[in-house]
Amino acid sequence: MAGPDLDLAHLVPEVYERLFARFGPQYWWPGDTPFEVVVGALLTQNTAWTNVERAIAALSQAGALSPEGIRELPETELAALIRSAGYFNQKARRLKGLVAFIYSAGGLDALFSRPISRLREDLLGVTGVGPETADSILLYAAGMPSFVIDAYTRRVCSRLGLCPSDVTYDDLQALFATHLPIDVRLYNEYHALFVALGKDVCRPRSPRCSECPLADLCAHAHKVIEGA
DNA sequence: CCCCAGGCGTCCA
DNA sequence: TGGACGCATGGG
Repeated sequence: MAGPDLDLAHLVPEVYERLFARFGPQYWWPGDTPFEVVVGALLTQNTAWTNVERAIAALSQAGALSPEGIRELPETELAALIRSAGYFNQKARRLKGLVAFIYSAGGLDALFSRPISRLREDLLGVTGVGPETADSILLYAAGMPSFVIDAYTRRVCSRLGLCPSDVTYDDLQALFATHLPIDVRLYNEYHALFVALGKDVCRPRSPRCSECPLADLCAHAHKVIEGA
């Protein structure tokens, strides 16, 4: 159990301040259109972003970076265009399904006019859209305050002692929802800063802890955990 | 050669 | 409810 010194209500904003001081604003996920962000959210599942960029460029080049473009493209051709993003057969099918869902909702604007909790449930009903993809769409495409949890967030938070390494998505998300003000810009930057830290110093195999702005918090957490 | 990357659905106990 | 597995390319 967390010791009295591991004050989450204090630590959650503190971590943000430190990461922001170190890495600055990230201005993350500046897709040209909300639809492009939606496509990117699906394509980036378990995939390096550089590979997703190639796929999006190929779609754009083919004039298919729009709901009607995706809809009119045969699935095998779509798969070929997004080949670089990996799992291309699966993602082509799921992208088709997601676009069909957008059409059935009357377009992205109509879809995004739904209340956030309803919209999240509706997105989760689409095959291939799990919690992270749904929250990425909500936050980065629809501009709604839904905190995104990803592998970087889990790794950093578990090393900090904020959560167990096998924490569920909903539990970790609840930690941020509970200890932060509801603010789209803050959620946007915070998630991006976790990624920046995870790519830079908080690496899977060889973390460079001496360069980590959270090193003292991390060391303290490990001491508390060991003493428990 | 290895591991890793902004997951998700399915299957099975 | 939760753990194993398939999906697949590109970079370090």
